[in-house]
Amino acid sequence: MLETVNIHSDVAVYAQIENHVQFAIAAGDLQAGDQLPSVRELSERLQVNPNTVAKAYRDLEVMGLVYTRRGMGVFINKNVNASCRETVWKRIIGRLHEVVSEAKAAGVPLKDVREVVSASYGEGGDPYADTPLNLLALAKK
Amino acid sequence: MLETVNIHSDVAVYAQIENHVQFAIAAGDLQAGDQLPSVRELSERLQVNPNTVAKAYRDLEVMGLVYTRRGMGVFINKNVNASCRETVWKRIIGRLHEVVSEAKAAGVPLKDVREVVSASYGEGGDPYADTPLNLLALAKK
Amino acid sequence: MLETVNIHSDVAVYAQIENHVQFAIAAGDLQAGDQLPSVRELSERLQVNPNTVAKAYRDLEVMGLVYTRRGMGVFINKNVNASCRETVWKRIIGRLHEVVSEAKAAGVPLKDVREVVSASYGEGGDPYADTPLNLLALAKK
Amino acid sequence: MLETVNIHSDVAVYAQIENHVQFAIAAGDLQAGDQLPSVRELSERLQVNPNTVAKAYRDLEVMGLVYTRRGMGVFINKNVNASCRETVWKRIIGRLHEVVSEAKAAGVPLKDVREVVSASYGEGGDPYADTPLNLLALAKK
DNA sequence: GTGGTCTAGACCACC
DNA sequence: GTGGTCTAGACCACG
Repeated sequence: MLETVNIHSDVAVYAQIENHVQFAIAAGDLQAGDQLPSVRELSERLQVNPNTVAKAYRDLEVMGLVYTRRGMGVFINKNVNASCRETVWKRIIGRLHEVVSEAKAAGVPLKDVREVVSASYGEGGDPYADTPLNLLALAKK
Repeated sequence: MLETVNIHSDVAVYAQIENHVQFAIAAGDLQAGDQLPSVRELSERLQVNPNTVAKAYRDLEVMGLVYTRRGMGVFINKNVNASCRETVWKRIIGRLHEVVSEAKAAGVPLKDVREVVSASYGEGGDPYADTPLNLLALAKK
Repeated sequence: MLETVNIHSDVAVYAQIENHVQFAIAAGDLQAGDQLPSVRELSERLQVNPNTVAKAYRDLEVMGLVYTRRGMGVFINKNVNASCRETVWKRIIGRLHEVVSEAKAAGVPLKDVREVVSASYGEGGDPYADTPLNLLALAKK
Repeated sequence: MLETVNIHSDVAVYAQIENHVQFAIAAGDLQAGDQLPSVRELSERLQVNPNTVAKAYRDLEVMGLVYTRRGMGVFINKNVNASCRETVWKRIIGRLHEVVSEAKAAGVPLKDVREVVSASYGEGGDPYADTPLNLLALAKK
């Protein structure tokens, strides 16, 4: 249940926020009509500048995942669960294909690849373990 | 036989060059004593700034993979094949772990992951198909 | 017979209400002495904050289109039909000029512009079809 | 040949920049491979903050109209002329339809509408007269 | 209270 | 030189 953002990651903070929201929508943890935490609140919790959160929210709106009600807040759009899941999956599958192809080209034995897959996927515990913040917890609070 | 660099990629041009050299060394396609194309030549072929190629070569030298003979050119070091392969493998394994963990977090069934792995690894064809430039071809020319 | 406000629109909710009242007055659908729905009632019907409706009514009063009788409600003023129509027309003409100029700048052929005008003006049907709420219906109820 | 942005307009500065680029692409004045003025240069000319220009450029990249080459600048994408023109036209036609429908509903005579159209479209002079800045001039400089 | 916009200025990576 | 990111803080419109 991390509520922090990884400042030292190579992925931008605003991108981490966007990714987390996308994941949560794809997983069905954020549903149509749910309100995201306010820019100010989230920025305080994550210890980042409000503008950074606002940028993430704005991007999500451009992507069509959320909408803004002036003076009210930011909300999850309707009918985004399926499309969002598709988008997320496609991106992941694409990267998976890429890295596996590279592994083959580099001569990594298929056996080793399978082993890593099993080990990485088999790890128990929090499904959000690899994402740096748990926006869901904030939204549902 | 790509001889181009992907300028639309999100990975820096110099990094693409470095990666490709590392890859070729790990695969044994570039061996001790082999000469890399000159900065000028490669920069012209790839349509990139000479400084970019120079930076890549400099980085590779810092990594200990190549050495420079003033006035002669840049050459592959001895005994770098094994260490280079280890580096490349580690990086690939790391990314593999990352993407598989993400796949799990996003709810992609393990079955689908395995399927993609099989499909991607099983594909025949040019081992360089997924890398944007074929430095090997230039070096061996 | 829309009785809703478009919360996804880029025009403010209070402005949508004001516009609709102006429109209805200009069209003669709301006449001198007619009573507007109460703030509470309208806010409930439209599912918006009462402050929003109150602001719209206040603005309309400032414009001189309506007057408030304390404890009684809000009523349409006398002799506002003509001036209101002028206001509405001017606004429409202004926007029309704007969009046509843009069309020209963008290279839309005059022929196409005229065609759209004919098609749009020629369309029959509910004159309120393009306005998001039918305040008239509420007022006359 | 305005090279200024309208600070007091109701449309955001960054949006004015975006619109102008879209218009220029749609009109064929900015073509594939053309470089936009640098963020810093344009911000100086327009007397706005570099971040404002950067925001516009970033949005244009998200829209797929331009791409960024690190350290090099921002360039027009391929195959955007047609799609951009379609987008721009659709937006204009949509607004035209909207305003004409409103005009009809408000009782503006068709004759008057046609007259305004002729007057607005017939105006001679710079096709960019209604857009607040001439980015083209900067880009082609 | 909410988000939107803009400014000023910093630091970074890349070319 | 280029753009990308983030911070700090201001002002505004909206509800």
